[in-house]
Amino acid sequence: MTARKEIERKLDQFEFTAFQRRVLLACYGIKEGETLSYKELAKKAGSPKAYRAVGTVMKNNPFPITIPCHRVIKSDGKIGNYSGTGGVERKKELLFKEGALDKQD
DNA sequence: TTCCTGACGCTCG
DNA sequence: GCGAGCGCCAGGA
Repeated sequence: MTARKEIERKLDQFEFTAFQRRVLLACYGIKEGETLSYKELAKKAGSPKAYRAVGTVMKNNPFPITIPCHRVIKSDGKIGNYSGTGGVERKKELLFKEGALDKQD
């Protein structure tokens, strides 16, 4: 039983659409210390042009840490937003700890 | 069923 | 190089 299976099972407990699950699973696939843009994530989810909808999905992310939504940043390199605990500051902190961010601020 | 909104991206001035 | 505006898809009211 892979960890991914566990996530899929948990997501199955929520009334998520296929698109939402694809986005969350794609996000879950982001390695530690690695970042992905919303556009890239949308592409991985199978809808390259749905980057706008990706943000909506991330906001409804039920597992902010298990599913590393903080590793998703804007294509211009900026942090973007974060609805999880601590907001963008927490997001930057997590990225910094994982080595995905060179420096704070 | 339709309209509005959103953790964004790209193009134009 | 920077800022503003328009466009993209999906979900919620």
